[in-house]
Amino acid sequence: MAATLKDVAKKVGIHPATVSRALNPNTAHLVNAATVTKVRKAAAALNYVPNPMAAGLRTSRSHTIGVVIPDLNNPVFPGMVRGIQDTLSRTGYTPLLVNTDNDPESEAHVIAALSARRVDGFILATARRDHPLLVELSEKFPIVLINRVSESVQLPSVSADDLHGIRLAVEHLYGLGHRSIAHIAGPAWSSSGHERSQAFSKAMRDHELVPARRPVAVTAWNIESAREAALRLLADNPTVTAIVSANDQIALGAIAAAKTLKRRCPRDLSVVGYNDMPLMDLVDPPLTTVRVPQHDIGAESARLMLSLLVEEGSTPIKQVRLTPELIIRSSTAPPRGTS
Amino acid sequence: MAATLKDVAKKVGIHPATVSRALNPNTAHLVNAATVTKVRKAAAALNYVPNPMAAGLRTSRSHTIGVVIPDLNNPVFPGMVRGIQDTLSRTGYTPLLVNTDNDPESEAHVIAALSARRVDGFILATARRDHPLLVELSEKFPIVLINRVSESVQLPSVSADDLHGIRLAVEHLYGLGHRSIAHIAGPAWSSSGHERSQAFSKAMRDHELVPARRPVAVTAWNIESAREAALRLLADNPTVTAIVSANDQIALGAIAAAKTLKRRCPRDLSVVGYNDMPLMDLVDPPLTTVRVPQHDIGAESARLMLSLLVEEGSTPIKQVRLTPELIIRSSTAPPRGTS
DNA sequence: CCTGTTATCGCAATCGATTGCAATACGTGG
DNA sequence: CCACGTATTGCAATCGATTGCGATAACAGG
Repeated sequence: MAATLKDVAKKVGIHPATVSRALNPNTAHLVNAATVTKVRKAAAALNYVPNPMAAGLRTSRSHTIGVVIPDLNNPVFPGMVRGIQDTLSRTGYTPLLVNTDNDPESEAHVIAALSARRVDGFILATARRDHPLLVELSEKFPIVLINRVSESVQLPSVSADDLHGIRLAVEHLYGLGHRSIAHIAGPAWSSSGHERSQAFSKAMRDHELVPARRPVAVTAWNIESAREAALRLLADNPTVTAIVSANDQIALGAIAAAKTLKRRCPRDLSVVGYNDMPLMDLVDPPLTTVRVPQHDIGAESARLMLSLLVEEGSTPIKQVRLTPELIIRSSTAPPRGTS
Repeated sequence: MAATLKDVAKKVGIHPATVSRALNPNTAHLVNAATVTKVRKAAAALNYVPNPMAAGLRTSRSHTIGVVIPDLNNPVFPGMVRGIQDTLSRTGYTPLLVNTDNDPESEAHVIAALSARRVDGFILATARRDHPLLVELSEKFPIVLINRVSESVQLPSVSADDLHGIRLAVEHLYGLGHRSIAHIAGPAWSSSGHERSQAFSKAMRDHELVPARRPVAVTAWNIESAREAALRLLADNPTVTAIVSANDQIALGAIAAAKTLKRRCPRDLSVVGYNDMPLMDLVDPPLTTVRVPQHDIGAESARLMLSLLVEEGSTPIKQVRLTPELIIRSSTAPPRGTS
């Protein structure tokens, strides 16, 4: 059905090998300029499209990249995925997208499936702190970590500068007059959650503030778990006037918790989110949050991956940090009793 | 590096062809049961993983499905995509996901790219009414339409029963006492928008109501465009007390418009959305909307595609309609002046 | 004991592109 | 006029799995 190299060769009257070389930018210099144009024309006329399976079989490179994310339904990820898709597709690579639902076992499954598909590399957005898979995987494949850095192995990564982002949140609250600021951290197994928690401690110390007596973390990255955590937090520390959340879902959960305790946000409790995922400007109240450049993170990770694929090992490991930005909306206000 | 059929064959002491047959469930009956088990064991020992490029080259089937959606950032789509992924992956197929940004030219591009990748079929979520590509594409590939049905060609499709869904919305408003109900339609080029608009007219007629004088449609599926449309609508028809929107974004835009006109929702204006995308329970006010089973739509479309792939043409064209459900929240209320 | 099945398995071609190597032609300097 | 370098192209092997066809053996019936 579809035209092959041989068809093009026959039409021009030359050997398929020459056609292959003529059509490949890397080898086109090996072939006479005149024949190159003839080949190009013939290929276009037959609308020849190279068969990636044949090429892949021979070269053992599939021009696909495995993209592993926890869950596409979590609104933070589509932005990053778009960033990846947009820049990968412009170079002939195709992302293969899978979800893990934050389940290590499921992650092992999908990674095995992607290896079976012979992906050329992995972009991983699954941020567990204890991640044994990572080491052995990194020996077999180029890897770029997204939204986190690795503790065990030194690996290329792209993420937001959480230290800076969390500091922005704390400074904002401090500036409003808050002194009793608490943090609701991500799950214990989460690497990004851990990092932001550390960042919070540091920012508080820098302002000579002390965090809430008992640190609180969610058990899963979802609103309901966050609501429970916030309830615990507010019960333990009734004087808390502001909360810095490890992500937007947690902030939403905190606001929900406040509501059930008849504390209104922001009048009685200020809440800051993290990520600025879609629709955060339309929730009630519009969420003050730290915007991380989701699309850029994705795009940059793809670019990093592409460079790994050509530079062939010799590259020094790059860890990119993109700077987030504070978006002030209506979930934060001066604490009660402030003029 | 990786083990091949030949390696397994050598280990068992038989010909690669036999190994191939033994490992393929469709041909395993051609080979002695005892050797099958020996082959299986050897394959496991060498942890042999078949090379999909080699297989694909020979069989010219890639076991990949092109999934074309307008924009992953639109929160309605991730749910459907998950549905597709979840059911495809369980059968060894891999979805290749691309975005069109609702641009026909970009759509042509991505479809060409997917054809180049030799996908086995397409699941299309791009719902233009005038869609010339569709016809020629449907001659070369199995196609499943998602979230729409085709007007020009008869094609397999999976979508919500919009007639029913819109009727639920109208009935709900009617039941609350509304009589002056308007519709804000999707873009003129959109097939799903058109269908819902028709459904609205029908539902109104069935209740012996007349729609707003001048029909209003957005120019794009986004909040800002919807806000403008709603502004126009409310200027033309100040007596309108309720709006049925073609999707949730439009509903959010309508609420925003009401806000700028100092009309509060739901006190002065009731608004109902469509789709029930994530976070619609947390916006201000929580949105009454028609929930379409996003995950199920995706899953069903994948199942349909798989059946097309095996049944090989003989199937009667199936058009699946899933029934939506009204989710009543706080953006709807009885009109002013009702006790 | 012979013939016709049936069950198993091997052979070899094939899918389409890539690439190391060889071959040819053409020029140039000596 | 010759040796040698360069530019261009052809040849053929190769990647790994699949599959039509033929070969062999075992087995049943007559």
